[in-house]
Amino acid sequence: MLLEIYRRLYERFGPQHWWPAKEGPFEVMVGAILTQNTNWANVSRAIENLRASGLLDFAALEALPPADLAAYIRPAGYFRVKANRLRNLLAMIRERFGGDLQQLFALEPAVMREHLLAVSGIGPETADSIILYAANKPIFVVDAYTHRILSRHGLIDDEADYHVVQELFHDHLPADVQLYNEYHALLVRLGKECCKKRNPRCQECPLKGM
DNA sequence: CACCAGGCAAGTA
DNA sequence: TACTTGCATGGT
Repeated sequence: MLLEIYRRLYERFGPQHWWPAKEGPFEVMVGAILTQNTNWANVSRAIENLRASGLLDFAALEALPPADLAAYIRPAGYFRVKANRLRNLLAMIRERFGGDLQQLFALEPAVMREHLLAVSGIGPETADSIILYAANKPIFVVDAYTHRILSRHGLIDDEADYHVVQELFHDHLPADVQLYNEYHALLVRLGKECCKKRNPRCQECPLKGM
């Protein structure tokens, strides 16, 4: 079932090229926090601000005063909150891994997840986004779109929590990074394009009849 | 004008 | 434990 859904989404929308990571995993990790409850166009502006000043780099970002960081990421919204969250993450990586991102990314996904969740400002979705899109480990990312699409099509209960939904994917799909990457991106695409909040019955839904 | 966007933590009872 | 509220910009 889940593979069939993927097949239909891919056929309809094609590859989504999520997080090509111009600047590498560090940029992806930053983006994962900036995109919390925010559209990507705004996040993209914030990231370009950082890039333009050569701040997409662990040491450079760490050395930046919090108020300055907030100013750079302003377009992403919640900028004071997110500046703190980014700093919390950098502090964890500094304290636990000597500031070496690769040490964090080399851990088993479950262990990496615990370290990330211990950071104030990183919840399940942000942690999993970092693990999948920055560290390239097969963890499925569940977001608001995933939840809405699956519940609307009767595959999960409306109140199903994050872990239950994630297990559904882990149990019924091969643990493949590229598959998880593309699948999550396709679900977001479907949610924007068709399975919207105010559009309970999309006529041209690629999942029609499932 | 209202509503939405690739959440999360802190406050309240 | 179970709700509610704050955080904020920019597009539709």
